[in-house]
Amino acid sequence: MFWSQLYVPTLRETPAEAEVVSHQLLLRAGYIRQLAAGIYSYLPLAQRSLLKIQQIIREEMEAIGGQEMLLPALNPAEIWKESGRWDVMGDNMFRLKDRFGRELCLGMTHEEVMTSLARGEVRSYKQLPQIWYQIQTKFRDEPRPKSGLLRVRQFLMKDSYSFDLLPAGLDVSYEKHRVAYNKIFERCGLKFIAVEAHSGAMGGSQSHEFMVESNAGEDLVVVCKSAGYGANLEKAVSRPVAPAAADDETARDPEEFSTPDQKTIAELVAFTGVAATGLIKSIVYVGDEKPYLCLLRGDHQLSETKFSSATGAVEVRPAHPAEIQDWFGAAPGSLGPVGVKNMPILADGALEGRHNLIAGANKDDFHLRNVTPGEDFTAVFHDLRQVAEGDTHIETGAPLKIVKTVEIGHIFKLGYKYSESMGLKVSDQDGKEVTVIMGSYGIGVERILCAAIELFHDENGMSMPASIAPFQVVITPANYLDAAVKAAGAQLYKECKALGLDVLLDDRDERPGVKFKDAELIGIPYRITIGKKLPNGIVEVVTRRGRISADVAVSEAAAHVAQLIRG
RNA sequence: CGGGGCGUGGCUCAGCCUGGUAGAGCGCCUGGUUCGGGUCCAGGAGGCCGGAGGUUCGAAUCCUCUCGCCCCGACCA
Repeated sequence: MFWSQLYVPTLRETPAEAEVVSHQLLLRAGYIRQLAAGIYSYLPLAQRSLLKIQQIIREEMEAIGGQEMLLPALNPAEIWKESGRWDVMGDNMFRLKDRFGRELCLGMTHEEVMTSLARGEVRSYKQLPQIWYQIQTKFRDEPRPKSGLLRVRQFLMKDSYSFDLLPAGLDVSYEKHRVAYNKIFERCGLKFIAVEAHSGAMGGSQSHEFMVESNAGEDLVVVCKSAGYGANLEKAVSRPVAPAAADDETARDPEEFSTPDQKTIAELVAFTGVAATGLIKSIVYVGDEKPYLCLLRGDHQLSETKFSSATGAVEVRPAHPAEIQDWFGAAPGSLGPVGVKNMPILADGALEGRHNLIAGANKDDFHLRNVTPGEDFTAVFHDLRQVAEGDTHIETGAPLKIVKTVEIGHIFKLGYKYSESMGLKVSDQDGKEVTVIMGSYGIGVERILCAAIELFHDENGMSMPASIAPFQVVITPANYLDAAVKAAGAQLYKECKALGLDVLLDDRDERPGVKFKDAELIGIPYRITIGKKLPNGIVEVVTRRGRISADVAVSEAAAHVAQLIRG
């Protein structure tokens, strides 16, 4: 490809609307343009890069026996009603009606269509297992699209679905995907981690997310290198930091004391002089319309996900102040477990075995000291708290780190959720009907591009991994009007092509500075500069990442680059 | 949906408070110049100031409504 014939509208200045680096650079480097909030056009550079990503995905999916299909993006309401997700998806689903008033939607994921397809086709256990996948546009009406291509309303997803007769088969399909995903992201040149994840509204038992560490990310992940542990914050478990002071373990009875206007933990700490670890935080949560009193150590936060798991409740919300007044006869800020009989009391494990703590008295402006779990109230202990900075690994005690990440892939063991609700069954060996067990596995294609940019950029622009860069190498003749330089450029271009390199020749009549800046902005990993050393038969091969330059004989330059790429 | 910010040539922005001939830099076009890190010189094109209504002799500027975009939060397979 010749640069003069390629549409690459680079910008000298960063567009004002872009905040995160990948968004700024995608716009500046002429990869994308915005059409509306969360809706983008992909220009030639982005498209080339995305096609390379998709090709890597295809190869690795084929390697585990995945079969590519293409399902409709336009879905009838019926199948979504069957699975129950027509209602569950709420406003996140784009909905429309056809001319006869029939309800349709744009697919935001394809469990329903895949299951519907499979139940019409698969009859026998002999046809299992199957892994079906597609790379297709998904539509989600995000409440707040943001960060360029990171959170959008229309995007490409590789989604695959496995169908197995038995749970052990699902384990195999799941493991195949886990391995394939590792290969895909490695081949895309990313630094990533696989972490345990919460299955959320997808249902199912086991789930891993593939995450790239980045400040532009929205997910918090807990990692411990030495223990080899990684989990989404929603799911992560830890050993809490020790209480600031040892408990007084003598047997004492709760004793009320006045705490005028002291409502928050911080205020109580200042007022009593007792560290937050010596306080009990009481939070009232409603799960499926039933109230629960949740107790945490003063310095801990409740995890809604864990509350949901502990209670089995699907719909979860904090209690309204009026409800709390009604149930406790006191306002939030003075609540506590002592004497509570009208709702279950759940306590976080960090309170187990503690003595003589401070808790609310269920009387405005009063608290109790000397409250001891198990003696002054009974609670069921669960892991309810969110992992906090400073916590350590639950087994090894090694330090945990909380990092911000971008989710690029997610694999789920779905179990029977969709096959059950939609009736996907096969005959087993004995001629008996058996419900098929499913898995579902997703990759955000554009997010790989974004993550690569977030990971690899500098003040001059992107520094794309060679495997997914729009071009592998750019030839930059410093002065294209110089006949010898121009001829060398043409020759090198031919040689690169012959070696199978994806090469771009910058044939524009621009100043060298402009060409260097542009090449670095769009992130081409290798550059061959033809300039003043040409009379000596020398050109420069420059590695974008680190701007490492090597003088190479013209005749060897193409091979040298091929070596760098393959090496 | 709550809070905040912003809409003025392709891009970045000034002008608005205090109403009176729409500006700059970059980019683009033409000619010349230069050629290893966004050359320099000269000339030129391009904007109903997001939209509608109102106040006024007169509105980019003041008022009302509306649309769009961005950020924080809520939400989130």
